[in-house]
Amino acid sequence: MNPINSIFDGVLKSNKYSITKQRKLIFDKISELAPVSLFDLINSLKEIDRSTIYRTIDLFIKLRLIKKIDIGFKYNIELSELFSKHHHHFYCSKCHQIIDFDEPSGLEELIYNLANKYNFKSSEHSLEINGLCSNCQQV
Amino acid sequence: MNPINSIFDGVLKSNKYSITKQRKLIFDKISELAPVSLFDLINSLKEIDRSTIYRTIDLFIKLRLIKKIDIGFKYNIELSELFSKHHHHFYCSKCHQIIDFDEPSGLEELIYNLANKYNFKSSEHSLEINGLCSNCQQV
DNA sequence: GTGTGTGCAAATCTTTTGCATTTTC
DNA sequence: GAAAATGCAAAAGATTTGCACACAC
Repeated sequence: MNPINSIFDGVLKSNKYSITKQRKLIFDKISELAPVSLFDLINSLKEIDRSTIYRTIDLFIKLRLIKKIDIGFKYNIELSELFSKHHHHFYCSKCHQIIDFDEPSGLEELIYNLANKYNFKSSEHSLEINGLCSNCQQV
Repeated sequence: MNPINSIFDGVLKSNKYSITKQRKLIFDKISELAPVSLFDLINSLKEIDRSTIYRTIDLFIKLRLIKKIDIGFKYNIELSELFSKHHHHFYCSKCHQIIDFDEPSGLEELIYNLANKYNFKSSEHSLEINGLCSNCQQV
């Protein structure tokens, strides 16, 4: 068995979840297509019910087998840089508070160098940091 | 008139859009609550129809009066770091291609220093860069 | 065999659209 | 008064839930 599948089996088993045909198919399809949207995943697995896919994705995320990557379609809204300085956010995963912070020094340069390296023309960037705010750390 | 409202009026006027009661109310509410979700915005402006709010948000974004900030609820899916090295993404806004790149050197340190400064405990971060990939630049 | 997982159908929530009416300039 | 913007109602799309049956262990 290849190492990816053996990690997959191991994580499910050690957390007492069954290894089912559907879970394997979904995981394999994600491996194949990643990064993939839920829409594409559902459409490429017509033989599996949507609700099973949703439930399975939730499970895989809980088990940290997969992760979501933001592509900017679900969001909160704030005023643009016409009104306020460019900045980034901490997102507290406990109290859901969003804390602004200034563009850190060095980030622009870092992105500039990176984009150059990959021959990419950068127009915007976002840096989001998740974790615990100072209040929520003390419990 | 305060400077924020005068920028607001100016941007609408110079782009030949009317200044309506609804647009003002929506903009003021965003200023007040930002960062705010569409759900909260709709619920705090019951007197305005949902569809007007959706259309207005699209307009404000087009005019760059407001912006969306990703908070990680709409997404693509990829395998977690159990299977692959931590990395980030370029997102090409033209061909929608996603290009992976390695964790850039210096970013971890930058985040570490930042989090310290704000007394925040960071567990994850994401850096997404939007722009044009090398193919799409040549048109 | 037992309990977990899946499929199905329906419900709920989110976003979009067409069109008649109202408002802005 | 003409064009743009809004409200309403309905459609379309995305996600969740309850329950009966099927499958993994």
